[in-house]
Amino acid sequence: MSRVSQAQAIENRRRAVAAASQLFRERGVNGISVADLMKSIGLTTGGFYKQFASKEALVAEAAQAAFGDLDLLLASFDTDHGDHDTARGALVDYYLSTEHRDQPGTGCPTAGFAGDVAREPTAEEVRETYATGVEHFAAWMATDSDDGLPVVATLVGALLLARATAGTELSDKILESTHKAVTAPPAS
Amino acid sequence: MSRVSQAQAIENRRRAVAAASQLFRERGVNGISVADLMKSIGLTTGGFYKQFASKEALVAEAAQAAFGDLDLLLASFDTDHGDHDTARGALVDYYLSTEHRDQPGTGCPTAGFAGDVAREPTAEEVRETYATGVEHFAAWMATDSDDGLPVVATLVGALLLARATAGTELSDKILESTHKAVTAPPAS
DNA sequence: TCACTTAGATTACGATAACTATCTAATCGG
DNA sequence: CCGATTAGATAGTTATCGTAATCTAAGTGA
Repeated sequence: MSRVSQAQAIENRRRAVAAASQLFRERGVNGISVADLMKSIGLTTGGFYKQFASKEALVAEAAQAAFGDLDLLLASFDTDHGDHDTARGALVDYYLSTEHRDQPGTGCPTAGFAGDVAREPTAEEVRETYATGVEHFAAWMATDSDDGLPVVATLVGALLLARATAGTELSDKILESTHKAVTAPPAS
Repeated sequence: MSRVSQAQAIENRRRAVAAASQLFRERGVNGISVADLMKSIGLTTGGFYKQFASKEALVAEAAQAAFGDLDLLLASFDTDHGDHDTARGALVDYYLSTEHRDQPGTGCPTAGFAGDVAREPTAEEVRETYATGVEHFAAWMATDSDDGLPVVATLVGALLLARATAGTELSDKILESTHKAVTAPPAS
């Protein structure tokens, strides 16, 4: 095949970004090649460079898409639960679940992209997307003026440690003990 | 040059592991090639495969070395400070410092190797080394039967988030607010 | 309808990766 | 002190990467 309709081309582009958003979180940016990425949506590399300037440009778009999904998820928790406190508790339940640990592709991008963004050769645009995403997440999690970031750090840290130790009995312990600590009654 | 003394060969091997331990934490396992790694200690790839079966074998040794260094660091904090509580406070100060954030190569391997170990294609040996290292770290940090893992999760999460957002004002905020939260008087 | 445009396929290129084969020179054992 | 061993150098193999050039067939606008 060669040419498709404009609408189809736009749809293909969207699918490429969606697939990248998921695969980058699962395997890391260097864990999936442009060729394999395109193959996963039934296309080849030829079409890729008609839609994106480079792989780096796709990383930027995929990160934005992933953090956009996170914003939607947080909003849906507010919608599905009456008050914000209940929503926050439900999010912690999900965040520190074995399901979330085992599905990095559809999980939190703060954890999924951490491994790549923490390294040096990352585009400034991606770092800014990431930082903004962390701020949004922390603001949503906050119960007072400045406990949002520590709580997010705890959630992200526990999830990454649980993933790094997946397959050992320690992994479940990390999720459970951190869940207990985070949902414990606040100090003072 | 070609052959060196047995003692020199052993020393060269040690230097390769030490360099790997540092460079893997700085740039990730895939961020440094065998050739560049050996070049950093003044050797070439030829010598590498006389000492190690594969790059993967070096990763296992480098991870063990890095976690061994962590054990030594924790022990030295106990030695340098009178009681364990004071040592723990000093470690938190160091862990959440900008120096630690900016020097991943000599910093905590739990954070440095997290990005690589959390991915799928990691040798089982490395995962076990990592899990054991997390357990040691958590045991050292614990003040009661099961607050060790949550505290370690918070420290590691904050450090990784601070590194991922390095260069933004958010990065310092993450370290500061998490430090305040961790050193706050315990609940109940 | 027809010339023009273009999304995607195919193929190729240059760089870099892990790893291996061969060579060399110096250490080591006797 | 001499022959066997071997750490490391050099160069090559194979595979895979991101990216570019070319090709092709179908959509588009007049």
